[in-house]
This record gives sequence, C-alpha cells and structure tokens, in this order.
Amino acid sequence: MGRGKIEIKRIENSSNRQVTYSKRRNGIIKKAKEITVLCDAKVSLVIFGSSGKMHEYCSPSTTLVDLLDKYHKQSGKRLWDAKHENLSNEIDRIKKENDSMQIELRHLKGEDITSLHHKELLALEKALENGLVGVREKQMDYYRMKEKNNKILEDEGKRLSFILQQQEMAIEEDAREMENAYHQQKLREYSSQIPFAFRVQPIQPNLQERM
Amino acid sequence: MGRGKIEIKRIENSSNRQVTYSKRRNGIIKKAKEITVLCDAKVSLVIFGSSGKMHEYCSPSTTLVDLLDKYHKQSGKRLWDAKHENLSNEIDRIKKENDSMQIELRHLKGEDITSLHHKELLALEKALENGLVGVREKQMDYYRMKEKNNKILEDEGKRLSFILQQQEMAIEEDAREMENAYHQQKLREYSSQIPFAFRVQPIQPNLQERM
DNA sequence: AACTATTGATAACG
DNA sequence: TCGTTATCAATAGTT
Repeated sequence: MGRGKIEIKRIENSSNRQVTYSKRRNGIIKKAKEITVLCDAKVSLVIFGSSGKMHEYCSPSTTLVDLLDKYHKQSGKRLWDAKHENLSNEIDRIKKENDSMQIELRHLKGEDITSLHHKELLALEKALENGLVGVREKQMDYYRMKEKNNKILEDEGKRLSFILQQQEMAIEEDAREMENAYHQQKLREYSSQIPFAFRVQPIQPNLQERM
Repeated sequence: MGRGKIEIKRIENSSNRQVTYSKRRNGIIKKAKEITVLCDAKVSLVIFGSSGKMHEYCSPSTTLVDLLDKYHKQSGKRLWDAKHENLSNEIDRIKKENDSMQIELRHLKGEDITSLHHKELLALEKALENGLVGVREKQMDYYRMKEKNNKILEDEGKRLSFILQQQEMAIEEDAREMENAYHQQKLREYSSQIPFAFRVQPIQPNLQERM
C-alpha cells in the first residue's frame, strides 16, 4: 500500500527505516484503538524502536498489569515466577560475594582473625605489607612533588628578593644621583660667583658608578 | 476500507463484531510482524476479545518478560508486585555495597590508588598498619603458644625419660633382687645341707631398699 | 511534514 | 469460518 510494493524484510536505509517505523507504529496504534472500540477488545501493545525508545498502547478500562495477569492465567506461563527466581538467585550470588569480601576486609583490618591458621596469617601479613609498600610508594610521589614545589617556591622567592634588592639599589642610586646633580647645580651656581682657581674638583668624579 | 465506510464505535451486531474482531486481530498481528521485520522493532501485543479469549504476538529474538523488563525501566511504572520491587531494590543496594567494598579491597591491596589524595593515602596507610599490628599480635600468640607447647613437650619428655630411667633402674634392681633371691635360695638350699654355724650372714641385709 | 499513486486491509456479502 | 470483491485506509516514494 504505497507507491510501490515492498518486500517484508529489513529496510537497510536507516532514515527510511526510521520514517517507516514512525508511520507504521502510528498505524498499528490506531488499529489497536479501533479494534478496542469496535469489538470490545482489550489490547496491550508495547513497541520498542531500534533506537530503544518505547511506545505503548493499552485499552482504556484496563491496565497492562491487569492484562498480564489475565495473560498468565490463560497461557499458564509463569512470567513472574521465572523473573522472581532469577532475582532471588542473583541476590544469593551477590550476597555470598559480599560476605566473602566483608570477611576479607575484616581480616585485612586485623579483625576476626582469631580463627585463622598460621599459614593464613602469613598470607595476610604479606598482603598487608604489599599494600603498605604500594601506598607508601604513592605517598613518596606526593612528598617528592611537594619537595619539588618547595624548591620552585624557594627559587622564586630568591629571584624575587634579588629583583627587589636590585630595585632598591637602583632607587638609592637614583636618589644619590639626583642629590649629586643638585649639589653640582648649586656648585655651578656658586662657582659662577667665585674665581675659577678656587673651584674644587672631585677626586673621583665617577664614584657613584662603582657603587 | 471495505464495501462501505464505518464509524469507529462499538459494533452492536454480535456476529458482525466477532467477524470484524477476528479479521482486524489478524490484521494487527500481521502489521506487528511486518514492523518487526521492516524496522528492527520489538513488539509485544496481547489482545483479549470480548469472549475473553487471548491472542498474543511477541517479536522473535525477544520475550515478553524481556520487553516488560524494558518497559518497567523506561516507563518507571511498577508492573511487578511489591516483592519484585523489593528484590530489585535489594539487588541494587547490595551491588553498590559490593562495588564500594571491592574498591576498598583494591585500595588495601595497593591497587588503583593513583587517584587517591594525600589524606586518603594517610588513612589507608594507618589502616594497613593497624591491620599489620593485629595480625602480628595474633602471630605472636601463635609463636607464644608454640613456645609454650615446646616447653610442655620438653617437660613431658623430661618427665618421661625420668620415669623411663626409674623403670630401668627398678627393672635392674628387680633383676638384682631376683638374682639375690635366687642366690639366697640356693644358699638356703645349700645351707640346709650344712651346719648352721657355717652360714654367712649378709653385712647389710636391707641394702636394696637404700638404692 | 505534506502529497499522492499505489498497495493493503477489510466490510459486506455469499 | 472461509472466499470474494468493492471500497476505503495505510503508506512508500516523492516533493
């Protein structure tokens, strides 16, 4: 029923498949509704698309649980019992696993070891020692990293204090230079008023450059 | 889709309704099969006619229980009774417990500790040390017991060897006594044949009692 | 998503 | 229930 007949086999083109799925799903649900109304039927319809998304229809005036109840009365198939048994078995399995792990944990913590034999105690001791070795190795990583960090911080501190010192010296020097310049200016002003022969020359004119 | 259009409302004529039900039921099941094949869908379809008779379709490659399980997960609706719910919850709970214990165990064994922080490592180390202390105490018990056992065995050995010695001596003495008695008997026998005045009296008649 | 040519489903009937 | 068939409904391919 379309532009062409199609074979009933998987539609390989993904988007075509998706479109067809959507159309046909609506079609089926519509038909389910119709048969419900026309014929007094009770219908439960659950559809999962390949994407995993679910759609459902259930006739009004009933519920899925209700229908499944009837289902399992009529078919004789014990849907729930099988499920129930599976769950119970799994619980048993996991609980056992749980218990043995709990015991192992206790033993590793030094609890409930009264009943252990000497060989078991030796194995336990070895396991604990191995664990300690691993943990301490890891801690050494941490300490090494911390030490490295400290070194870096220390170096940075040294660098900064060095720069600071340099700057302080530069400022000091500037100040001295300015003072010097001021004095020379004063001197010039003054010396212009006295004869040249009386002027005093500095013994070390570039003294500040060596400081 | 028929010789005439019909309204979607309950078909009052019982036999018509029955016929229509039968035809449409087959139609829906056919469509369910088709969408299953064409679109990779999983379909569960349960239909009860007004007579109460049930028909079902379930996609191959899956089961009703399976689909209902998925339904339960996706819709969140509780299909299962309280018992199932409880079991499921318990499984979840135990599984979580399991996982955390597994992680703890691994950590105690020094595995998977890369992601741990320093504080956690310290706690782990402490736990391991405590465990070791406990285990070693227990082992000391063992060694002490062994030592005590040794002492007991040693004492017992001494005691036994003393008794043995005593017995040997007693036997020796007996032998000597018997020999003595034999000699005395011989002597008596002999002396009965000679006059009394010639008989020799022992200097220490009770010598054996002092040995 | 809408359209439509075509197939598929089915109501009425035998 | 089954087959037939005229008719309507669903939908595949197209826009």
